[in-house]
Amino acid sequence: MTPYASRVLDLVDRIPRGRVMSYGDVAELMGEGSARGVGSVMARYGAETCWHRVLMSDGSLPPGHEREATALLKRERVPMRGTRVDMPAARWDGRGA
DNA sequence: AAGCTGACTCGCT
DNA sequence: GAGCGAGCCAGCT
Repeated sequence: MTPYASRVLDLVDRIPRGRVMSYGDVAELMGEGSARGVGSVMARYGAETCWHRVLMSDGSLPPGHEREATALLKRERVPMRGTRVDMPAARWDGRGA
């Protein structure tokens, strides 16, 4: 576990139920790193947090976890458009945590 | 220290 | 709308 990974997981933990953020959004709100960096952290430590609330900027789900993510997201009433999340509606901007 | 890899993104075809 | 190339950056060899 690296310090950077801790900060990423810390922010992901604050994403409200029913909302989502893209990898790039997480990096931007954190003010450090980039989408790839966040993706690496999720790949290694995602199991310890609400990994399903972090996905691609176009709303598509994390590769290899489409089925499970869809189930969890629907359970949280996250707005979806087919197989993808409706980003304009579900995206969390970090305000009102 | 240099090189490779990958749960990323964006612009162009 | 799908495919491709280039830029991105943390972690591991």
